[in-house]
Amino acid sequence: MMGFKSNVEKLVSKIPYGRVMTYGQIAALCGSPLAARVVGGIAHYGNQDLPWQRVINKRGGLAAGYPGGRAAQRKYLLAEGIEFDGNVIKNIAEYLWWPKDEAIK
DNA sequence: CGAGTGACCGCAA
DNA sequence: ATTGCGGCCACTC
Repeated sequence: MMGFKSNVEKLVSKIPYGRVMTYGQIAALCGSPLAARVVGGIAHYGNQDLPWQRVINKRGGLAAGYPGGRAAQRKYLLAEGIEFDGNVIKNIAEYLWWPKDEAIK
């Protein structure tokens, strides 16, 4: 069964160390550009073993409902070498990851 | 099974 | 700059 959820989880599992992706970007790659919100839902209800700390919102901000709060998520990303300006990633374009076509399938 | 909700995004006042 | 609302899919109650 390959639903939207399966696509999202597969994609998130492939985000490399030290890189990030946005909810909207993930949704678009999975075939529903308007379903960024759904990605958040999957993050909440789905497989918790995935690197959800590398999934952020488009402004470079952190996820509101991350377990332990924004501070916890920021700590993980800092540990991966990502720099912050408060709760916002400094230069998002520098860390944003775009998967190759093979990774999407 | 129907209705409500959500770790978002983009546009309109 | 801030507020409100529609849109998508999966999950809960």
